[in-house]
Amino acid sequence: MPQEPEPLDADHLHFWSFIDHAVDRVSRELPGIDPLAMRLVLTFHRAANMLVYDLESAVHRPRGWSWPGFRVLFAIWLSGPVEAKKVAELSGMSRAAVSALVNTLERDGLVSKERASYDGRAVQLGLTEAGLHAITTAFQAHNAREQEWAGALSEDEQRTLIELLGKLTAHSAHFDVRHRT
Amino acid sequence: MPQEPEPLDADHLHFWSFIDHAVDRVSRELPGIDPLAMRLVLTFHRAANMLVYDLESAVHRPRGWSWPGFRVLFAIWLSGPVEAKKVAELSGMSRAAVSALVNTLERDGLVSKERASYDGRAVQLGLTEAGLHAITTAFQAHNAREQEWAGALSEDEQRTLIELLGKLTAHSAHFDVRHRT
DNA sequence: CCCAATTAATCAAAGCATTGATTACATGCG
DNA sequence: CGCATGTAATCAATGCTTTGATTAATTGGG
Repeated sequence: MPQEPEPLDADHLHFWSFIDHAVDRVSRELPGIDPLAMRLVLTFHRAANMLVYDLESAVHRPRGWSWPGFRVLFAIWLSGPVEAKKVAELSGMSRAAVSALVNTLERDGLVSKERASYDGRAVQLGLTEAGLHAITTAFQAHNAREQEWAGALSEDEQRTLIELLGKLTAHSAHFDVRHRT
Repeated sequence: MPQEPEPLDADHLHFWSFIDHAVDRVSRELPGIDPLAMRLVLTFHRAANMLVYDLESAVHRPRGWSWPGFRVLFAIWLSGPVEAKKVAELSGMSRAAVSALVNTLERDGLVSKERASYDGRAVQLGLTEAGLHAITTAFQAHNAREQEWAGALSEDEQRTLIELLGKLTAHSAHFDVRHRT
């Protein structure tokens, strides 16, 4: 049988102790596991999930938008008028995702879309008046929430964290990391 | 008009310089912005996106599964037989998400589901033989990829990063962070 | 004992994401 | 010039996730 029933044991587990339990047990049971790398990714992923959920539900959904939509507006704001392809590159999304998001943003009157004069395939994206107002207003609320999160760390710790995350992303170029096309 | 057209300017922007450009310009244009908090969240979110995309496309999709499915299997493996509610808590997902994922995992023969004898509402989840094999095999591939990522940092740096991320999530309890129910 | 309130799970509708195919346009070699 | 190749955007199918409503079972106060 695949498992011994031990429901009472599971009751002692909770959100905060799960990572400890997982690292202990897996590194005892499976060969070739690096417990530190395991703990790093579990901790990282959990923190990222919490941050994304919080910003999404505390800042963006109450305004009737989404963080992905905000990211597209943000990229256009800082680089527009701009081609959809570049928005995808800057925001780290796929072209199809940008295309879908721009449809809803255009429907809501925040983004203007027109074919490029110099290339019949390309689409030029820009903000409308409403879009400009939306992104500047939303950004300030977004950053206020970012400041709450950053308040967990001293300035030095924040710089250290940024530096370590930068090393992580820079290193990924060395082992043919998969990336969106 | 909302924007000055400056398409040539945008051409100089790319994935790696976008954060610098964004922080510079936004902190000059908007009042009350904390540039360090902004840079921290942008860097964090970008790194998390790259990690998630890479593990998903390099490890899980080639096996015909997803990282969310893997997370559910992982939680059941370490705590099962277990109620769906606890799986949601341990994996940081909503109950509805667990319910949907368990349906596909059960359809694929990896998870067994039965009503709890002691509570007619609850569902007990366990791994099948195939599920146990799937999670142990997939976990080793997953951890091998985690080791690639962690290889960007020394052991001390990895511990520092884990500690800083831990501070971030621990602090979030102090400002009524939104969390899944 | 009974009914109101709570709780576990699921369903329904909507949004965002993926990959792979398709359409339309641009480019350049022969 | 003309056609093969490449590129930008979109579409189609599928999957994960959310919120809010619904169903079913348990619990507890009067």
